Amino acid sequence: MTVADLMARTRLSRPAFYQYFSDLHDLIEVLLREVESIMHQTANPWLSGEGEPIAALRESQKGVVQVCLDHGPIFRAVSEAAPLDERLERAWSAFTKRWDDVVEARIKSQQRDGLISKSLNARRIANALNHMDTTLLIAEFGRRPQGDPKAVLDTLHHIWTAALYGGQRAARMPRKSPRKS
Amino acid sequence: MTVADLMARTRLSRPAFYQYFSDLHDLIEVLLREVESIMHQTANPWLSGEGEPIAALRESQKGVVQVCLDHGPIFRAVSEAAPLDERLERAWSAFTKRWDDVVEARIKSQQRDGLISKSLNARRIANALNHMDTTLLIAEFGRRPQGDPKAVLDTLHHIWTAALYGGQRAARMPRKSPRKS
DNA sequence: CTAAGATCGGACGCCGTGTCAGAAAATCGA
DNA sequence: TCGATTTTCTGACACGGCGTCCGATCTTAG
Repeated sequence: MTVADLMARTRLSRPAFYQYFSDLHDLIEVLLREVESIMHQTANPWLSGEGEPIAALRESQKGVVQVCLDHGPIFRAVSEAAPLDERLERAWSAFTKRWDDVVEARIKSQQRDGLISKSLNARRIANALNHMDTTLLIAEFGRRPQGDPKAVLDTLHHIWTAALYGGQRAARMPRKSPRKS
Repeated sequence: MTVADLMARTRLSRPAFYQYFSDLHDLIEVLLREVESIMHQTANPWLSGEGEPIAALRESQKGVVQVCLDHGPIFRAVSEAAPLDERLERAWSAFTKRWDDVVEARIKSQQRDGLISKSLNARRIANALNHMDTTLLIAEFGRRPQGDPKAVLDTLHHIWTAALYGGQRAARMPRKSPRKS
């Protein structure tokens, strides 16, 4: 992807691009900011800590999968371009760090409530699970044709519940089971 | 990283580089091939299916972590450069696919033996766990200073055992327990 | 209709790439 | 030892994308 390629699809010239963005990475950074807020919003059920934890987790994960269905290519662009640009690199790692933060906080909270084993290192587990989510979701939904959202959700949900809550509950067949609190 | 940068560190000129490699991506592809064989070798204990599964899994994961300690920067280079080059992209996805294949095979085998729940989708779980390993290991060991191998191993081991074997066994404190069958 | 401000596009210099033809170095036969 | 042949290296080149000018065009208001 070059600036020329991009602007050829518009009725504007290449230099016009630099009127609005300092370069391609700047554009991507703007797009990232736009989707981040949506992301945190849809993940709210589990992050807020209300209701039955596993059901809430599934709701949140469902939301995350949906956002990636809608904006997967943007995340792919960000993650692929990040290594090439210092500024974008920082923006991307700040994004994932904020995600680690909220997940870590939720885990620690549920550890205090006795819902999650205190022997877990909340930070590292959160980080590892988020790494998994990020790359799997980008791989599945980052380019067309996109993967099967239901199957991806089931897979991620199984691993998260197994890792956090012990795994007995969620290891069931790919059968629809959206519990309520 | 440019070809000029690279060759400046040698006593040869820039064009000499093209005598041995068609371009930078070609070089990276060669490096990838060199580490892949080591990787499969060190992961042999669990993949071969001999001995007690969880202990064998930990041995294999320990090996994988060690290889990444030694060659992490190479994996980082591959994964970051892959999106920029069609050929390298294929090499990298072929690498991860082979990894998915052997893990899937092992899971299915242990499902037949009743060690792992048959309700799991072996392929997708293997794929998700491998995605987690890849990015976490690259993030931790892909650049200096590198992360703490013991902590990373514990984290990955917990999630793998929880996801595959139900999580009751491995959710213990970060205490050393590499036992045999 | 005209002047002021905002926006656009052609053209330029820069840098990294990959590829020549020819120089230098290594190898070898006598 | 010495020239001939093969291998290895180098300086110089064309290409393409980037980011930035200045002059041209369009918009808006009086």
